Amino acid sequence: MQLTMSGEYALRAMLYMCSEPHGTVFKISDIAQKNDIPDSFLRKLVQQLIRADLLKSSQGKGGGISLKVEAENITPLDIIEIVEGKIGLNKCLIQNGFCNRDNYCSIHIVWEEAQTQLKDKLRSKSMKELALQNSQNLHNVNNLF
Amino acid sequence: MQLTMSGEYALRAMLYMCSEPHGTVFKISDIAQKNDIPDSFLRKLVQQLIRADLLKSSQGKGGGISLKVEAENITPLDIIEIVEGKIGLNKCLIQNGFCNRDNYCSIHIVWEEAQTQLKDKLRSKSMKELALQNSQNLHNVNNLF
DNA sequence: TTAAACAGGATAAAATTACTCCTATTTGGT
DNA sequence: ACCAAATAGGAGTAATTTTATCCTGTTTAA
Repeated sequence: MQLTMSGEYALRAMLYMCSEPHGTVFKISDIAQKNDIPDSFLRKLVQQLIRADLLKSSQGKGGGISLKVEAENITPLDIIEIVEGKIGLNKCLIQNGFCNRDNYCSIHIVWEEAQTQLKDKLRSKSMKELALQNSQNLHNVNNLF
Repeated sequence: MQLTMSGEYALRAMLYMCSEPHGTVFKISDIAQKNDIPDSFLRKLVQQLIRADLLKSSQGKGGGISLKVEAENITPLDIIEIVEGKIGLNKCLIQNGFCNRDNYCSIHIVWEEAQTQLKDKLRSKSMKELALQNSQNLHNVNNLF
């Protein structure tokens, strides 16, 4: 019942990219280094984010990756579901027929509500908002010393 | 980001026990059979529930297991956390120092809120309530035919 | 032509999950 | 005393998932 490293890394990378103006081009190795993400692992995650049309890339010298969608229109939920698959708190919520109790199971409903609530929370703020808040927090922390 | 079979099985078993009057003694093999749970696996889960003082057991012929705590005072969250460990949606919420961004990370807060909300939902109904609702649902389903 | 960048497939190591098995130990009944 | 029925608990194992790494392309600017 926990975010995997894929989700963690993807969020870090995307938050980093969403902190810069739209259109900025990043090198994967740079993002990896600045966010403590294994380089080759991040490449795989980036591939998924590109296939999902959240990022775009250009190859060759001077190439790199950049946001395809505006940061205002990306949520943590989007990112997580791309690299980890759709959120499903309980198997019976995604695998139809997993459990023959679906019809009457009172716990099923609890999971359904919990999941709706979780997904709502994870899309309640855009990556842009989160990136802005992040730099503001960072600014405050630095000014303490 | 999903309940494991341990959690699933433990919930099934407990819901089954909470449907009967307090004090009822059950055989593990019976619970396993009636709820599609591998017998030897359930034994391990029961051991954990006993150590956590949710169940008690008596050995020997005529022995078995029974609720130690009243079903009104047990929540799904209790059960899940016993067999799966404390819920931690993100590593940084349980492993202090996992990520050096804690101070300022805006996503950390999202996870914190999401987790609080999830835990609240998972303890919003007692196993007694859920068991009652279950038998009522079952009754309705049967009466359709 | 070369060096810098991403693309993608295969594979491997580590961790976790989902079990099983075997040997106690306890207890009621004969 | 003995047996059968029940849980106790440790060890081990198979399957799956996670967390990567590596290697061989392909693209492109200079």
